[in-house]
Amino acid sequence: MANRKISNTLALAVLGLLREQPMHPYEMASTLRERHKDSSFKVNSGSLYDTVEALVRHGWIEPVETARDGRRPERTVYAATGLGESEFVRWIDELLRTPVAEYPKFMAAVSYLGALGPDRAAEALTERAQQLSRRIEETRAVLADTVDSGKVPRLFMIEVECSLHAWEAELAWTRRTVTEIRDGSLVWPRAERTEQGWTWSAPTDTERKGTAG
Amino acid sequence: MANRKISNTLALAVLGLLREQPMHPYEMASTLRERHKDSSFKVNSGSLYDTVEALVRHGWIEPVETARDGRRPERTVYAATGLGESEFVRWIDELLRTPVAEYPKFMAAVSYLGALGPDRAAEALTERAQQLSRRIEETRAVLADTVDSGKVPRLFMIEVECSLHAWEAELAWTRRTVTEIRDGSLVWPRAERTEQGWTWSAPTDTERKGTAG
DNA sequence: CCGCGTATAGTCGGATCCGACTAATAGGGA
DNA sequence: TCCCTATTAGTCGGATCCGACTATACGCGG
Repeated sequence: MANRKISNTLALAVLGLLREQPMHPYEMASTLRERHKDSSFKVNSGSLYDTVEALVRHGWIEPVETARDGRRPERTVYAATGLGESEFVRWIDELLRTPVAEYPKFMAAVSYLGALGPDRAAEALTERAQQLSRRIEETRAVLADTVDSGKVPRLFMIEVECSLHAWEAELAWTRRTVTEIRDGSLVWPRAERTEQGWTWSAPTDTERKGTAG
Repeated sequence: MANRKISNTLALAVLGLLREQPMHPYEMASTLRERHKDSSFKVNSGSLYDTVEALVRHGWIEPVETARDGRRPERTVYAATGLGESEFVRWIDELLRTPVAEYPKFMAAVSYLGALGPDRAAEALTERAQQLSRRIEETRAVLADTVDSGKVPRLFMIEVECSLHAWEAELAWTRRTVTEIRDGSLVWPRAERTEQGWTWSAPTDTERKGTAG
C-alpha cells in the first residue's frame, strides 16, 4: 500500500528544505551535510530518493522542473505543496509532544552486560566513556565555531545542544556504572539452571572483588 | 547476499535466550515480554522469524527439534551453536565499546523546533515533559516491584536503570528549554530570503515576549 | 594536455522490516 | 454444552532501507 503513513524522519528534513526553496535530491543531501543536519538525520542516497518518491505519492511535494545540464543525468527539482507545508508543522508538533519507544543499540548491549563478566564489562564501558568524551569535545567545538561565534543563530543548531546533553548523560551513567562494578556495588550473581528455570545467588564476601573500599 | 552482517539487535536477544535453553520463536517473544526486555528490543513477530532464519544462515543457532502438538502448527525449537555463543559475547563487547550514531525521532523534531514558533514549541515540549515524567514514574514502579523487592538481581534489569537515566536527562533538557523559550533566552530569529540564501536578525526588544524576568 | 582523484547525480537489486492475517486450542461464563 | 474471547504459533506480501554501483564533469599536478 502506498498509503502507509510516512515514518522515516528523512522525509521531515526534505520537507524542511523544500519549504525554503525548490531543490533536487542531491542538493538536499549536500545542504543537510553543510548544515550539520546529518547528525540528526540518516542521509543515505538510496533512502533519500525513495523518500522523495513517497512524499510525491502522498502529495506533500511535487516535481516542478526536470533540467539536464550537458550530458549529466537529469535532475528533477521538487517543491513542497501546501499540504506538505502544513503536514510538516503538524508532524513536528506530534513528534515533540509524544515520546515514542526507541531501541538504541547501546541499550540492547547493556541488557546483557552480565554476559561479559565484571572485568570485561568495566573495560568495555571505560573505552566507551573515552570515545563519548571525545565526541562531546568535537561537538562543543562545532558549536563554538557556529553558534558562539555568531555565524548561525542558536535556534538553528538547538538539536546539537540536545544531543550533546544526551551524550553527557550517557557518559555520566557509563562512568558511574564502571565505578559501581569496580567497587562491588553492582553485584554479579551466579546463575544456575534448575528444573524450574533459573535461580541465582549473591556471591559470598570472599568471592567479591577485593577492590571495594 | 545472505552474508550481510546481522545488525538487528533482536538477534542479540534471541542468542541471549538460547544460551539459557533451547526454545521456539514464540516462546522467545513471550519470555522477553515477561522479563520486561521488550523495552530494549523491538519484539515484532514478523521480524522475529526473519531474524531467527538469518541466525541459522550464519550458523549462530540451529534447529534441534520440530514438534507438533495435536493439529497446531509445527513448532521448531532452536539452540545456540558454539559459534553463536562466542559471537554473542563478542557482539555485546563491540556494542558497549563503540558508540554509534542513532537518529531518534525526537532529535529530528527538535531540529525543526523553530518551525512551530515559540508559543507552540513551548506548549508541545511541556506536554512531552508531562508524558515523560509519567513514564519515568511507571518505570520506577517496575523497578521497585522487581529489583528493590529482591525478586530479580539488579544486574538483570540494569538496562532499565540506564534508560531511566536517559529519560530523566531528556526531561531535564525539555523543561530547561521550555523555560528558556518563555523567558526569551532562546531567541526566535526572523529568517528572510535574499538573493544569496538566507539571513536572519534577532528580534528587537519590543518584539520579544514580555514574559522575561 | 593527460591522468586521476573528487564532486555531481542518481539507479538498482537484494536484504530487512513489519503489520495484518490465518488457524487451532484453552478457558470460562451463561 | 455452546459460544466468545484470549492465547498459542507462525505465515505472507508488500513497504522500506541501504550499500554498491554507474557515469559524467571538473580541477590540477606534472
